[in-house]
Amino acid sequence: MTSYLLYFDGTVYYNGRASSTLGPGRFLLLRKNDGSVSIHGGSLIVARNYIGKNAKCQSRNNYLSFCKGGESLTIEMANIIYCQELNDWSEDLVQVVRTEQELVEKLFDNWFDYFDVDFDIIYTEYSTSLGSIDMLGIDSDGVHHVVEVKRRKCSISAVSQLKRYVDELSKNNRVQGYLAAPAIGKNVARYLEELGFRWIRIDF
Amino acid sequence: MTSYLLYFDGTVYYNGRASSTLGPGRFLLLRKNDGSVSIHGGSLIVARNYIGKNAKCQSRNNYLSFCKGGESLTIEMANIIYCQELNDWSEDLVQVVRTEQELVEKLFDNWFDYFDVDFDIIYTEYSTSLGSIDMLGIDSDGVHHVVEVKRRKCSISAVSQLKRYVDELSKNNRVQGYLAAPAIGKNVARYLEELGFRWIRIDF
DNA sequence: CGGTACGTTGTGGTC
DNA sequence: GACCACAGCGTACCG
Repeated sequence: MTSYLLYFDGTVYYNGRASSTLGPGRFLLLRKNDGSVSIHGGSLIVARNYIGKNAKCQSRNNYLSFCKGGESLTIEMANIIYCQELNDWSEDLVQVVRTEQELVEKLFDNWFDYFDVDFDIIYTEYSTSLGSIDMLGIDSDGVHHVVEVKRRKCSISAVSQLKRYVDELSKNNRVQGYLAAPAIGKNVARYLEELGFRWIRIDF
Repeated sequence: MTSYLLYFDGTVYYNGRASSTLGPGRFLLLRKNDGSVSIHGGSLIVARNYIGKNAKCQSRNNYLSFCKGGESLTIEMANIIYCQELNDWSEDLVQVVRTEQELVEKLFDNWFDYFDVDFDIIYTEYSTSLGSIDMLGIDSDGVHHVVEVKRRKCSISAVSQLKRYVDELSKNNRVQGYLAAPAIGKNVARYLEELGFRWIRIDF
């Protein structure tokens, strides 16, 4: 698919999951190899408007329109400042280090540094109907140690996520919950303690 | 601040909250009015790399570098395909309709259509230390009706969010929880029922 | 500032 | 295809 960018004056309308208008103003449209379209304004990192890959393009009079399923993105074009084809645009993905997954692996490989119990067995990404548990260790007494890992300071919703898993496993087991993260705020720490869970400091 | 776009061959390094490399390949850099920088690849809507507003720029040899606080984004430039200034780029924000807030208002204005109880008082965005409750109605018996609203099909984490509020208010009150959303999946519905909560179908 | 939640979340993985 | 969770989430808003 042909990729291009378009710098234009116009108004942008989106209809689909929600409905929105943007402008009139001067914006940048990106049409990518995968058929996705995004409209960027002069501030913010995220696109003002967008439509996912394989969007079909239609043009009529001064309207440029992209459609996909029940979604449509229409630009009422007042003036094209600048248009440029983008050839050989790479689709490489970013290689990131310091992800949550790394913290899980660190915890899995060095669990004896972080826990005061001996595990008979340890699972990672243990799947349940309520979501997958980052790490689950079972000790010789059968106590289930449920660990939710976060790559940055943990939030209150992380505690609720942990509680969801703990409550579920508590139906059939004795359970201890842990939140493993590099940092924790006071409010979250208080809530965590109130629920009988423990915070594990873990870092990259 | 001067805004521009740069289509280039090169490698991108990020360091800060995480660490990443991208490429070598051909990418598009956007430098916006607000001093933010984003690197786009030939697919996907979101930027491959980015750095927030007011990033400082430095250039040396064939390296272009943007810094902000403890974050840095560095491009090892092999070849500039082309470069273009972007003047008068609008910073208008999108005006969206069909937001969660609208659903909350709809529920607030027409609560008698959705609930079988009479409320003495109704709050929206009722603030607690564990987060703000979308809607809270108190009936003549003092029962607190806690409503979490979602603009699309509700997820299991929405149930946990609701449970967090319900548990908190249950310390001092009789409480009934509701999840108001346009749709709900089977698994989530089962979990919701198990917790004694109710689903309210609400739509735009 | 930190804390919390929304988002047309996007995107990937798993079942 | 539905479901679930992460993300350098970004961004807004309220304290």
